[in-house]
Amino acid sequence: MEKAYNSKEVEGRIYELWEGKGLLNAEPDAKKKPYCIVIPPPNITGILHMGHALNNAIQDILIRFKRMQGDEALWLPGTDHAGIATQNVVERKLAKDGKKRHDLGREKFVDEVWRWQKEYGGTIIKQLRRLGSSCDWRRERFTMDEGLSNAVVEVFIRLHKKGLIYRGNYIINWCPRCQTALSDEEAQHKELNGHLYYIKYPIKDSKEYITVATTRPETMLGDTAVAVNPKDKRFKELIGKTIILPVVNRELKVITDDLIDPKFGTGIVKVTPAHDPNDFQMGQRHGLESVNIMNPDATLNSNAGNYDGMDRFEAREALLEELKERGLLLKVTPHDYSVGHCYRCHTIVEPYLSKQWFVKMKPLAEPAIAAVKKGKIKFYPERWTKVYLEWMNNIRDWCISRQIWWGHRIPVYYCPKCQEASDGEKGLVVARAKPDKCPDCGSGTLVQDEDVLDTWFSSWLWPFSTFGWPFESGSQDKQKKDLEYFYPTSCLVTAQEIIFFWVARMIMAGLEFCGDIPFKDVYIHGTVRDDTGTKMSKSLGNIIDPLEIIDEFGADALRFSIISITAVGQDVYLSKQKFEMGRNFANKIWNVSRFLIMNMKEEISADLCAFYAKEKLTLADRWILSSFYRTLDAVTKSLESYRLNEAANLLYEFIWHKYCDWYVEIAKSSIGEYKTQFILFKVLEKSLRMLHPFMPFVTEEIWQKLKAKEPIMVSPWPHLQDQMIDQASEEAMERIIEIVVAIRNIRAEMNIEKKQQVDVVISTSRADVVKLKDELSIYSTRLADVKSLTIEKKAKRPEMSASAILDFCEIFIPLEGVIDIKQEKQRVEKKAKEFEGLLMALSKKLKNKDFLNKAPKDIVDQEKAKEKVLREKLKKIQENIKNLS
RNA sequence: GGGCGAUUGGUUCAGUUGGUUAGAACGCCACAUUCACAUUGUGGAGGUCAGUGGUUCGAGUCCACUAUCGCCCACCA
Repeated sequence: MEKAYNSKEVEGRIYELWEGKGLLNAEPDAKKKPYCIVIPPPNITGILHMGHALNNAIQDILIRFKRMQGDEALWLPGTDHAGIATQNVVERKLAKDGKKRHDLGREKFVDEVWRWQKEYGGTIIKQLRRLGSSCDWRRERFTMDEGLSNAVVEVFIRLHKKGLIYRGNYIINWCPRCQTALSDEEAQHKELNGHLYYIKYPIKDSKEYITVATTRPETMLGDTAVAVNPKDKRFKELIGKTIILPVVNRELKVITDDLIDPKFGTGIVKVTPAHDPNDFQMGQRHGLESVNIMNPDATLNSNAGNYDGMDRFEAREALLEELKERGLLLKVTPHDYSVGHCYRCHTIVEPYLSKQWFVKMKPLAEPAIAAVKKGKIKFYPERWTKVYLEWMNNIRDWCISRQIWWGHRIPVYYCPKCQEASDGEKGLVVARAKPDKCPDCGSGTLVQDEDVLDTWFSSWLWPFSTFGWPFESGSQDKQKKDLEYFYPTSCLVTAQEIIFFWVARMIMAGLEFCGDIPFKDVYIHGTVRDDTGTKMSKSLGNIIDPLEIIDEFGADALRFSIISITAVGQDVYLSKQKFEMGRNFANKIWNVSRFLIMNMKEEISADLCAFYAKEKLTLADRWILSSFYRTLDAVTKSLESYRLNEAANLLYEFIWHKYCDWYVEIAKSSIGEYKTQFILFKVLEKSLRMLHPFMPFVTEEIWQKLKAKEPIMVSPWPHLQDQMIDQASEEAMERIIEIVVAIRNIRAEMNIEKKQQVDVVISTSRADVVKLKDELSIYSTRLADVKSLTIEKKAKRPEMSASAILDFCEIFIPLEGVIDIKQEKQRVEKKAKEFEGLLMALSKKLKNKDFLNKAPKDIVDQEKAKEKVLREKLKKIQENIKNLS
């Protein structure tokens, strides 16, 4: 074995071993409990970043843990076609050759995207393997696969039949760069430092004018009314008058609407039904005309008169200039407002009137709200429940049509003639395939809707579409059985950013189409940030590349480090340096295993429980076993409640600071004996199993060297053995550790060289401590370079000795001639001061009558006992000081 | 405008239902290398738990307010 753990040499080989043996695969097994996680499908455009690393490390830990616990654990992988994002990437690629997608035409462009998908779409999936992800790769799915596309169509048809899908003209969020509609969730609001422009609108047949305030002055070109609050007395006179829209000279009515806040701006609002959602609603209520002044690329159109062809922001400046010249711009004040930005390209989106497809969400939301309220689905951390419910209670209809080419084509066919004749009412067929004829006019040539569906319209079906849903009734399909076995899935692990996009919608879809929740638990983890707290993103260049970290520190180090520093649901602040911890830990385990392998004389196969019952074990043996089982219990509980960082830290503490630091050091004095090797081996072997979900590679590699049987990956999670939890041994061992540390402390502070062994005298009043003499003698020789050890009740203090006072004993190291009296006196006096301070606080507490009367008796007793011990310690320490002078 | 999270030694963070002398990792200081591991070992220094007020016998922990930072939602023309 190499002296240091070499992750590079190990990881690829071990992953092949798992995959080669088919250990990653899961199949329904009636004898086992199902456990299933469907991966949040990464975008095919994605490359692995730390967010993925965290997300997948969590999933893999849960899957491996459950697999070892004996569940049939399926982790189902796949990717998302990411409509807009992928189309953008391929368009950018084309642009390098000076081409646009329209140059290729729809069919060729989509072919091009498929080619891109085949070449690069699997990148992230390959990278997931490097993390050690134990997915069942046979089941890998892609949202544009035939089966999943079929599910999309099925769902569209079902919802349409139910009246939950409709088409209509509404204000939607329009990205002028991507040239498509977006859902409300896809428009990300950001605060901008803008201005409020006060513009004068003349009153017809009068010298007077009114003033409106707006943040987007260019939209005035589409104004078709002005509005005031009906209760606003200031403008009573105004009602019924006609206003002249400057620049375009359109006549505007004055309407009244409750929506208007009299306190904002001037209390008079310009109404632009085609470019503002509120104004659109007012337009509907008051039968106003909608004047669209914009082209899809956000340049103004012919309705904008002289501004035709100008970009929206240029037009804003130019129009303001014109207004200023005409003396109609009254004033400009700074005004912060929030504006939607495209979540894919960050362009400012435009509220835009267009004909789109929508899903009516309220009826779908109701059961999904109930499922969470009833506790059928639980969020971890719990606080997300409120966020979810808040959104669901205020849910709005979902705009699902996208004016792009890459995605699931909307399964709707039109008869152009009938459509035109009926204003869109007739000549529309929702169908799996193109019908031969128009059902309304009976003539041929139907055309399919040009649009595709929102990417999330396939994502929300992911927990069951990946299993081949829908099935024909009575189907005996294997996939149907898989779905029945694994659905509802067990846990969804994801980031907070997509609770609305994805989690909420999956719950609605699961209940609607499968009649059951899609998952029982939702574990929401934090966002990965750099060490200054900025979200990691490629454009900011503050990325820590997980693959680089794997190359440098190893996948286990990456996993363990990121998990142990990630408190449940909190954001993670990462720096490269933090991965050293995981690497060092892997190396520690590697070396302690190497030590054992080097010393083991024979193979160990006997059962620990039998051995425990039969053999006479040392105190250290009983202690390490007891500690192990306590740790096992705590780690199991932590994992079951998603406190992964806690589990990781428990393992670190046990393996490094109990097993390696103490047990192995003690065991060295009897390393030749079978009994010692047996316990060393058993504890290590079980610890490796417990650690395996966190550090799969190093534990598997050691396991293969330790015992040649089945891989650790499919070995059972250790069973708790209550009979080995041994409180007395743990306490006794703690006493010994305290004594050893105290001796080491004296040695270090008195600068006693390691070579120089010392005699130790321990005085105690406790019989149980005296009984530890044999163990103490053996252990302290190795652990604290003690030559001889005396331990007695009321042992006599040797002359000229350094001392330490513990709760239960006094320790003396006679150092006649070696000891620097002054130094020792200083050292002890410092201690005395510390004790005095503590004692003062305690005494005060115990003099407090309220405390004595009101606090529970056991607490009072505890404090009294503490005070007594402290008082004795102080007395002894003062005696020691006196003795030194 | 509403909501959520954070504020604990130099740094990054734990601290589950209020009761131990508030823990860890990294960093720092000192010492140690024929010992499985210098990706190591041993010892040590370092904190009025953001502030104010309250509840309580007792508050890092519960409540209120304040401050700073961050995030999410919202029809702020």
